[in-house]
Amino acid sequence: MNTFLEYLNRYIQLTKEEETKVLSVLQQRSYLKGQYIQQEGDIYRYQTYIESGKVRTFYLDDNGNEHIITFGLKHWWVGDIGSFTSQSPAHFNTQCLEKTKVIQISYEDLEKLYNEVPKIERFFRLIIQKAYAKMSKRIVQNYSLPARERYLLFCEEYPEVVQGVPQYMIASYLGITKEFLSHIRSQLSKEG
Amino acid sequence: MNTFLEYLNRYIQLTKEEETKVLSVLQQRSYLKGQYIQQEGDIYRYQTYIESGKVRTFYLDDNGNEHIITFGLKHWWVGDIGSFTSQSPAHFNTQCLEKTKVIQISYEDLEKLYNEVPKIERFFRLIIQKAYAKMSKRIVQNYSLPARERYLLFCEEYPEVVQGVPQYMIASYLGITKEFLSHIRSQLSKEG
DNA sequence: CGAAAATTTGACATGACTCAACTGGAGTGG
DNA sequence: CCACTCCAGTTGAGTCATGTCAAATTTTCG
Repeated sequence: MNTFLEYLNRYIQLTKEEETKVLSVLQQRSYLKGQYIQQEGDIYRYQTYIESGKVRTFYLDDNGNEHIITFGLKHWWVGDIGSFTSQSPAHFNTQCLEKTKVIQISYEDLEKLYNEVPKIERFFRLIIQKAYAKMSKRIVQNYSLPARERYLLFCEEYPEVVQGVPQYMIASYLGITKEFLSHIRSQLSKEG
Repeated sequence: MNTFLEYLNRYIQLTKEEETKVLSVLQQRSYLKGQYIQQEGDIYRYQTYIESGKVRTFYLDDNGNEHIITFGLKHWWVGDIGSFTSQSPAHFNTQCLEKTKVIQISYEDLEKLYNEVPKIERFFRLIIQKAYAKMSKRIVQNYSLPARERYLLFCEEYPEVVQGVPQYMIASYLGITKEFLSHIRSQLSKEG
């Protein structure tokens, strides 16, 4: 929990009193590989922060194909923001890719916290701004680069993911099929 | 300006005093068709709200091709959030597609306002959450649907844009070439 | 009207997908 | 320790979606 406060402190300065209030609403929880933090159709009741581990957020299209929206690593917040904000059923699934420890704040607690500690409002504004900027960048990359380049960029940017998760998931994140990613990789290795 | 306060009121409730503070930092400005609100390389010094008109935010890749990140309509906030937040040079351009009236708040004023009127922090948190959810949805659609379906969805969702802006921009937004969009459209019209 | 910009059209090229067969571990159980 | 299955990854052939290029046509607007 203390590391969580340190993390908060990178964005906002809390008084002791405020820290206590924040701590009082945090819930710690652990998941095993394969377990779901939230599933499609659920209402996302928690904002979820990853203390350790690795998750993916994906969605299933009408043909049953998985599309990975994002991976979640240490220090990231994950979930379906749309569902959480409006407290309506989620379209996305969030699943652990390995043993994962999270910290959660429930919707009700967070609303209360926003009122009692307005700096928390600032904190989440900053976090979402960052996430938004990252997602814009991803859209840009997907539109302006062919699959091969997107894969290379991904390898640079997320080496922990590349070596920690099955390739078909990386393909899904990149928006291509697993077979095509395999072709790309074999071509890359031929080139040395 | 009053319509702006009404708009704010949809998200937060301000006292008269707070309203006055907010009003004191708003700057109104008008642009003609084709003018740039911000350009690549600039530091985005303002959060920009569209009172009326239509804009596009786009970026140029290494080959000089335009990629439209998003269109901006009435009531939208536009710009390069990454640049604004970190006050670093922007990668994106924001250009008016017709006569456009905006309301702007400078970076410095906004920082001050966040402190004086913490509800504004809440307001922007809510706005960005919405924008983030919208962008996630777009990523999902781009990955799971072929160009033709994306175009049909776009027509449903943004009819004002479809009839108000050149087609090559819509193609760019959809991530396809203008020629291919033209093919899609001619095929659609053949089908009735 | 005339010029520039936007759109259409068509031939051809290619990136990416589908499908099916194959390879190669990593269990699991006898 | 082998036989078996299961899952991820590979490979290749054929196909489809989309891109490229160049020319023709239409629209826009001064």
